[in-house]
Amino acid sequence: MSEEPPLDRVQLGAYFALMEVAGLLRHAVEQQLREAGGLSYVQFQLLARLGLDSPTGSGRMTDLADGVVYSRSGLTYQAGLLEQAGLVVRAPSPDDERGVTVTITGAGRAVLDRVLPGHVAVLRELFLEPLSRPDVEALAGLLEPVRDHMRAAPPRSAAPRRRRAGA
Amino acid sequence: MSEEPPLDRVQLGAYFALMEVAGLLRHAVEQQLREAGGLSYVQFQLLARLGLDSPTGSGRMTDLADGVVYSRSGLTYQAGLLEQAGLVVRAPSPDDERGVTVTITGAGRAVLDRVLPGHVAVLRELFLEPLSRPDVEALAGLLEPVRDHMRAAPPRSAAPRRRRAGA
DNA sequence: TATTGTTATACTCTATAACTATA
DNA sequence: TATAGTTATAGAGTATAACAATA
Repeated sequence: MSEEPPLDRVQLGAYFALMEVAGLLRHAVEQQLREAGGLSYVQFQLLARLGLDSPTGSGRMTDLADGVVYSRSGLTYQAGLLEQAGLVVRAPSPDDERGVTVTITGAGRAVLDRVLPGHVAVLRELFLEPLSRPDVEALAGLLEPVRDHMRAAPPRSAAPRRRRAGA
Repeated sequence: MSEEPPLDRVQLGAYFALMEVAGLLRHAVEQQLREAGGLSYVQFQLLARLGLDSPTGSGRMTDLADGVVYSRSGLTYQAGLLEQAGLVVRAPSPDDERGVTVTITGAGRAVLDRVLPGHVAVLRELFLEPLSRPDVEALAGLLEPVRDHMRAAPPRSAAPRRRRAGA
């Protein structure tokens, strides 16, 4: 933990390119989402998880948090906005009364459908356009293991092992 | 511009993995920078550009903005914070009196040096660890063209062509 | 006692528009 | 007239800690 040799040009290149690509992409996507549906990126992700990934359209708060938000209160805040807008409903979880189950509404699905085509268009124009099919496959193949590694990694300040939503 | 077929699993996988990896990495890195040197990520990037990339330790505001910040006022804000902390000095550009040249100070270099080893350590642990050498090369080779494409892309709302810092 | 989620609060960052000064 | 940068201001998002309720 004492010496730390600097990174070489290629490593730095990968790092900076990653961060800048993701930053620019997120910026563009946020703008599209806001214009098309008044959604923040986090709100979109929550709606997408409920409406696209979940067969029931529901999910528990804690499970929704993964990778979307870094604090419990942040999730409560965003879910609250979605609920105010009528895009989502919250109810106590049937099995565990402590939990809250979030469910996408019809209006939520409508907004999701309205926003999705433009979202995809931005991704194609900005992100996918310069990549060949094998490029995209390679990229996914490289980044997915990194994501899994990061998810598994303990939050490097020797804090309690539970990461999920909140320290 | 009317129909927009959905993305397939691989394309979505690349997109979501990219965003989540960059998000988690940025979160971890911001925490380290704040603890080690009281720097925001943007501040770190500005210092790094001045102290590491520029041979003179100086740069013009507009040139510093690229990819770091999305509005001119945001740059002024962050540069102001750096100046308040004594890590940077601002002065009118000699050649163009409208411009402002930002220069890193000794204190700025000291903070940069202090922060860098921990920064690199986070990158190794979280990002580079699961990647082989050829993986890193491939990743850089894939993402750099995307970054260049994005930089060149006009901000898709048919706004005036100048992008740089600010609309 | 541990976990789930909310609330209150404070703070950081970002963005828009109006403005100044130089080219 | 166009560009470089600043300022004011307002708003969105985030995190921390204290809290309530259930397991």
